[in-house]
Amino acid sequence: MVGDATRMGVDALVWTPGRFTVLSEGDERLLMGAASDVRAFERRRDIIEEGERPDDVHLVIEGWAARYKLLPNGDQPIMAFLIPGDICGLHVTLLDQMDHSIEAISPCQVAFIPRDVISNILGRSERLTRALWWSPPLDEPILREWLVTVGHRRVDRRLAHLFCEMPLRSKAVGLTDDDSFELPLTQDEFGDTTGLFTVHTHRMMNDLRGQGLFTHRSGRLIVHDLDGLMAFAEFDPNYLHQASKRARLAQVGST
Amino acid sequence: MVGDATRMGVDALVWTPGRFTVLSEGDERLLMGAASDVRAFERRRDIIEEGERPDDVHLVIEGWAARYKLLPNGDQPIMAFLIPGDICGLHVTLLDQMDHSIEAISPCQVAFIPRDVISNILGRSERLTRALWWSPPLDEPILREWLVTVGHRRVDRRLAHLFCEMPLRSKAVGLTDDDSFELPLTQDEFGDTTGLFTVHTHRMMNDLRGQGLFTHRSGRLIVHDLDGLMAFAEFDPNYLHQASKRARLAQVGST
DNA sequence: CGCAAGATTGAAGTACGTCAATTCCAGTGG
DNA sequence: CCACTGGAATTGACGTACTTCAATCTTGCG
Repeated sequence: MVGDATRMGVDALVWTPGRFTVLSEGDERLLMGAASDVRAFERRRDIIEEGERPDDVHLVIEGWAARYKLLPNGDQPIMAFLIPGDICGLHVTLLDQMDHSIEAISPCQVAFIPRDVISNILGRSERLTRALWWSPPLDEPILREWLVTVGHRRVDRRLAHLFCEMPLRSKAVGLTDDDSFELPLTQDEFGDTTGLFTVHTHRMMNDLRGQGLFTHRSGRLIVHDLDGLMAFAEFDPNYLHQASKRARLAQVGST
Repeated sequence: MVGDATRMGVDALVWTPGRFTVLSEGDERLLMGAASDVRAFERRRDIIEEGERPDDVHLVIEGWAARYKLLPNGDQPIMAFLIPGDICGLHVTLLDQMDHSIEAISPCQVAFIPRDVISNILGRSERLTRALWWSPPLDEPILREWLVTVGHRRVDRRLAHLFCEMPLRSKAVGLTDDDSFELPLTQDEFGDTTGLFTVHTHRMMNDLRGQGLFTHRSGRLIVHDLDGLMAFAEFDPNYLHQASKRARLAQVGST
């Protein structure tokens, strides 16, 4: 079983709902089978709309998606990013209907997994079951940190904070090895995320760029000095709970 | 079984983790037994501190508590309110350790339920099990709405929004029948909640008061015109998912 | 009565919003 | 290869919302 850890490649990780869980071959086959209905979404297309009662659970395979709401004034605040390996909709049954929408931020591949297939998995693989149950609780701490960031941190810190969180999450899921990673956001979308207006976002980006901590160009962010950036953003990676994920990975690996 | 619905009183609701779940006598005895270790907390006392790995699940019986973080600059942003019937800590096992603290906002009674007692309940009562699993997923939509409010709504709306959410939640849990309810927050705490500084919070409160939609005095809020307030706040109660809670209540009652 | 915590008011500074115009750039078609 | 196009980035000037500092005034409570 421990062998799985060395065997698995980026793909296995990326396809893993729980992130950081190592799958046995059987589990992987089970999951691949479940995720057979993969659909493509262009940038700006809604994947799920507010008010829907989706029959499927959604697993992001490729690209970025965002949870957002449409406000009366036309504003579209972004409340979360979903990157490959992130799952959503597990709890929609409980909640009856979506209270927000999810759209593709970059061209996306999303697996639609019927709810009964999920139930089926839950019965068959303890490992996958755990992975599936871990996923939603891990979103909550991130949401809380965003709330703190948006409400209580200076604007330049908000951006810097995002530039710390996303590479860590990308790394955790095997999307990047070095300090460069996909960040397919327009300045508008930065604004929707941080609660700022485009123009001011841009100015803050300028100021930040001046410090030489990172470079942002054509949809990629290169972090030159992660420690410096984390210090500036007052970023404490604790809320991502990646350490405990790794611990659980080890646990699962040895079972 | 349907009879339960008429039998149960305010207390049963208040003691109910899932809120809006009706308990059979057996279940209620089970829960009351589990919640035998009830501790009192004075205003401003920490109930759980960041970094802890609590062995117990916490159920608020009386008073208000708040999730908060301590920022390097001394700021203490509030990320959520826990009112009677709210439960927390169910997922801490998954997450290893607390990434934030919880403190008493008003004098609190909190039940400490050992984790193994919870497991025990999970095995014995399907109804309580459901109630326990519903609770955490219901916090997430609220968190998202707060994120939107703090990041993207005008300041007066932020306050108004809170003044819509809290009475609805209080009502749902049987804490009030009319439009008056406990709101034990200082202006400082309003600030910590909405991302504002005390002084400006106060000025906005003044402006709002001028519209005659509510009165706030000695820890109680009286809403004179809920519809007007909701319109002003652009408040859509959908995210509280109270309708689906009621639906589930009916479902449980008839099983 | 007297203290301390909180509420209130004022005046002045700064960060961010707002409007508007210009430049850049990837993609498209000739 | 260039010209055209629309979306995004950039820059400037100006207005407003929120902060900041500081002082006074209530209110609850021992």
